Amino acid sequence: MKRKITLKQIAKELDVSISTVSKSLRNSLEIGEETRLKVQAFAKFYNYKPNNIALSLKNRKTKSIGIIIPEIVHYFFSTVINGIEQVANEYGYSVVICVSDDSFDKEVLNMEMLANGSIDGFIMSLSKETQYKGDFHHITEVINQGMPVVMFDRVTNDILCDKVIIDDKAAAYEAVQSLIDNGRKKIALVTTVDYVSVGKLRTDGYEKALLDNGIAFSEDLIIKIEDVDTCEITISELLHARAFDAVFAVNELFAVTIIKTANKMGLKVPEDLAVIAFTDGIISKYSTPTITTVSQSGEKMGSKAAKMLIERLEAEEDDDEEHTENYTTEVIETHLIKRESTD
Amino acid sequence: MKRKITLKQIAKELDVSISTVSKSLRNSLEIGEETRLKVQAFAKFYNYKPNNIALSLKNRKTKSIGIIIPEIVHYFFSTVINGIEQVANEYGYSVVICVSDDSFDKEVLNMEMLANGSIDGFIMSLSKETQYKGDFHHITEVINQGMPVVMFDRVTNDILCDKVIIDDKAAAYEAVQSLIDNGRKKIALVTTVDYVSVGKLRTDGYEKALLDNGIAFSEDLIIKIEDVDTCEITISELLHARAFDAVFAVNELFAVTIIKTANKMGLKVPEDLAVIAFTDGIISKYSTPTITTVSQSGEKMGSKAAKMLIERLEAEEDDDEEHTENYTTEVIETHLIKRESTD
DNA sequence: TTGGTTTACGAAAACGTGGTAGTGTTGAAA
DNA sequence: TTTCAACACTACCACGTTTTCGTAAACCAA
Repeated sequence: MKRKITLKQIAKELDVSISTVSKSLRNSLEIGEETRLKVQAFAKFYNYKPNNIALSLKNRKTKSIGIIIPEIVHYFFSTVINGIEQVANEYGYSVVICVSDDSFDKEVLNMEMLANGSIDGFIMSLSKETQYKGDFHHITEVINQGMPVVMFDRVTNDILCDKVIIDDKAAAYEAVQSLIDNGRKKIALVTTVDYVSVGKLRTDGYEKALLDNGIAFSEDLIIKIEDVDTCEITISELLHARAFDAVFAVNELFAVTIIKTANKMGLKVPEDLAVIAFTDGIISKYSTPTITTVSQSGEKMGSKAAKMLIERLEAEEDDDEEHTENYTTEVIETHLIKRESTD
Repeated sequence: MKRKITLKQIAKELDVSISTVSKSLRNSLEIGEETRLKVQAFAKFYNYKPNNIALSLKNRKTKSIGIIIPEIVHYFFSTVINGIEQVANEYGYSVVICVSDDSFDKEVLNMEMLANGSIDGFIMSLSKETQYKGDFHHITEVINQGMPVVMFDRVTNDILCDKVIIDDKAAAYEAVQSLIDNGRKKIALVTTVDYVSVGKLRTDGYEKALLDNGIAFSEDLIIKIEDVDTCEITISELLHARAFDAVFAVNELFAVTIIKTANKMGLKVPEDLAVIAFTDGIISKYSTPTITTVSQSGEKMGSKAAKMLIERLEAEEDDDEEHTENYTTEVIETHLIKRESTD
């Protein structure tokens, strides 16, 4: 077992100075051809590669970006990571991933762990608990330290930084409008608890679509679900009452649960009940019937976020501390993917 | 914007030496109480945290582990990451993730990128291409450099290292046996191309179960799929011929595709066709009918792999280069999760 | 020979930390 | 008064790089 070779070892072996080795390897003209080639040959033979850590320390940049997300076993988030990873790789960055598990404390801890030099910048989506508490001091802190942060999807207005989002409100509006266009009148909304920013926005879009079409908006048709596993009862009750003929669900898990419940009761989708879900994931594609969804383009969000972050990082390099705080919020386009759950 | 404060800056500010500051913060008895408290107060006020990079360089360990996987938008792999992440976090490690995209070159590149000091050890699952080529020099290399590697799921016998796998053959055997127990006679196997190690093993288990039960084994009933999108035709042809009354699919994507094809042809699952899939993912849980699967316990694999790696890392610390190469292969238990696609 | 320019390399600092060894002062015991 | 220990702190080294600056030797022109 041979440990990785260092400049120092090469220098000692060839009986030259460390600087000579370093310069030879970087093809500096300062070094005579003979020495240069000798060093290069030796380095190649021993497969010399500069130590990343030492480089990071010297250059004050790690060439890696930190990702903080609420969950990883989650189609949307994993597509986002995929998008980030691809761009990062392209630019020679690695990604280090931390999962907050939707816990505020973990989010804070993870950020602190990474903020002490491990990474050059963050890409993150807020945990539920963080959104609920409204406490963003940990994010402010890293930003104040001069570390760029890009937020995506679950963002907050309380923090000034680059953001990548979809127009949740407009997308919800479009989805609900399409249900109305198909003659649906009683459209239910199945959503999460309020403090999740995107849930709120989607509710707004839903409401606006109804009102714009002269349909009464009723709180009774809004079903707020905290735990997927226990929601079946609520849903089946409402279905029994035939309270609605269409559903807009803020995620595909809710949607598929609704469809299954409806099927059990002998209701047909889409004839008796049309369903549209947010988040175009794998469930929608393979459920029976397949589910009409609003594509959320996680990959595009990820790659966009990564590009914004890296751009800022490389810009910093030139301007060197010049602070042009022109934060932008990128809105990724969504579109409706029509499948079998609507007519 | 205040950059992170360093020992040096504190020292300068308080007009003491760097070592005094360092020792004060580590509560060394060498330093008088007055100075110690003054330094600590100052450090706390400026929220001093030691720089990870400097520590890594000094201690020659980064407290982070590298994960190389073929895909990330993939239920099984993301559950594995989840398992790894949890354990890693518990022990104060971060995880940096690279996706090989099932490409040999990317796998090599990613490993090289991380191997130069960025991480303390690897947890990886081989890319298809790597398994196809049978070229593992990049892995041998990092192991030779003294960097521990733990492989999971898609492993190879050509590399000596710790491994975490499931008993693919036994699991496949159990699944097929359960189909036979339910009176199925013509059981098809839908699998991937041969060079993927797990695909091969599952085929072996399938074959053995048939033979043990005195059922003829026929190549005609083995369907090798390279691309999911184009497999529907093959499947429907075989279904038309009523060539089989049960299917064992090596992943849930194949399974759900088969079910959908069967449904289109008016065949009922499980009455006309029983289906079991490997990999208990999200599709199986939400498809209609829900699919009986072999649970692969990705999370357990991940946490086990992480534990093995970290244990080895911490052991190295003590023995310091003492090489007790007692590699182990951990076999994670699987079990059959019965759902609607079988009777 | 002198002065000046190349050529070819080395020494040292810096990045931030932590540990070992040392240094100077004080007070008390011998 | 000398000696020794305790105290409180500083110097220095190492981790692996890159880079700036310095300098010796060689060469050339005057």
